[in-house]
Amino acid sequence: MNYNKIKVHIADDHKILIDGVIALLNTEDDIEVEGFSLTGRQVVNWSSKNTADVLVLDINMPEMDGIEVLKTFKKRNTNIKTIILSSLSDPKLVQEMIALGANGFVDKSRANEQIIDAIKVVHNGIQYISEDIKVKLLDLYASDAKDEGEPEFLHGDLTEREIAVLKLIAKEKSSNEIAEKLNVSIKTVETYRSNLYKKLKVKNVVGLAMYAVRNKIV
Amino acid sequence: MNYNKIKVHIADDHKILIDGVIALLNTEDDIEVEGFSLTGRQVVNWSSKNTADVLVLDINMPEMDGIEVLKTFKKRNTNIKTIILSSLSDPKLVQEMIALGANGFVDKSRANEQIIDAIKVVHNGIQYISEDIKVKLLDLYASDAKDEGEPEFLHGDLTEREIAVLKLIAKEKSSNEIAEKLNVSIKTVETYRSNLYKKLKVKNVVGLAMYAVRNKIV
DNA sequence: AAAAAACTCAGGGTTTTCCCTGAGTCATTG
DNA sequence: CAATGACTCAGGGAAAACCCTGAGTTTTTT
Repeated sequence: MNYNKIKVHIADDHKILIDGVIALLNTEDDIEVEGFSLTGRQVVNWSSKNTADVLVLDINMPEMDGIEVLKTFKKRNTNIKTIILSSLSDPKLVQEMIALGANGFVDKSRANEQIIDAIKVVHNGIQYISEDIKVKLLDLYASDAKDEGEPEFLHGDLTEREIAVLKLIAKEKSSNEIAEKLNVSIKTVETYRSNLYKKLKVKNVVGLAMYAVRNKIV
Repeated sequence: MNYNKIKVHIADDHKILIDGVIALLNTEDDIEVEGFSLTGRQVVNWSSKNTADVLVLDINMPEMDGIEVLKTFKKRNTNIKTIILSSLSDPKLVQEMIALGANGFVDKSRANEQIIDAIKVVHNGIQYISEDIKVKLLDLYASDAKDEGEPEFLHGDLTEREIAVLKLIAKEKSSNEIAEKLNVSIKTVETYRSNLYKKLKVKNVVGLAMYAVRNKIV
């Protein structure tokens, strides 16, 4: 009997975790691990020459994170299904990743039970979202309902310059130092600061710093 | 031939990663995986009834983190060797964990190559520190050498009040708001701020915020 | 070509942070 | 009982952050 196995590619910066996933997937007859990547850049390189049915993707990776990978895929209009495998973090990130075309979300601590299901489900064109993450999403929608109407902000809506400033802020630089480093006036830097406050809805630098760490902008 | 295998216990909140480690260790004849834990609390409970030669311990775990586990072990004077398996973070944390009796450090992304070596080495009573982490530690010592003589600061040296202030700072509160909440004068709060700057050797609030997240003070 | 978004800068004001010095109370510890 | 450390507060000044309004240039999108 010759039927098609689901070809899966895995991306995570921890090889040992990939090994775990591979071991798990190998127990499944109709799934075949095509290969793996250890950085976001590797995934992108891989995908320009190869393909698979499903990509299991970590978000926190050095060099280039999962978000960037998704963005590239979207640009290229790749038709590979993507499952995000992560420690659940900011639900807004999940929202954003859905917008970027992610097809599934599995919490790392539940990977054992859910990843195989998730792969099969998204391969059939259906969205798979881990319960734990769904709950968080619902919380988010609930709180959004309160300040209804306001256009929702997503991570990716930060401009290049804003991100540059944010990174330097997270390095404990003052507006003055940032202005020097970016070769712009201090007033310009202050403009970016205000923009960041509004966009991220935080009250002061601390909010920016927290956002930066939590979203691995640093 | 009957010789003793090294008994290893593994603790990490991601079962899938544990699976990877187990698969790896099973390839090694003189190592035996005794069992695993998914939370810090589980480790502590386990250790009150059982034992092993080496404990492979993650630092970021829900409920109770690796640091807490080490503290408990130190109190109980347990003689199990401990290897910290982590994504490398604050080198000061490494320092602290050494002080708490950790015997080894392996970077998660290098676990495949290093974990078996590390287990054997620490089992022989020798400290094992992953190169990547060593480099970071050296950087730290180098920068310490500059302001030589100054007694080194460790996490735990923050006073109750300082931690209270730090927590509120991390919640984007101003000195004024903090003063109200703690029922002290704003000048008192400012004193704590300065103390925190000196103790944590950071330049501004951002440094405090970063310290707070990274050390799970928030 | 028109519109939108990003990038740039300025004036000018309020508030907060940051820094330094100094000092009193209270509890713990040698 | 003296010393140390934690907790409390103050004055006063320089620097930085924060807020708002307005506006010109370039790049991207429609």
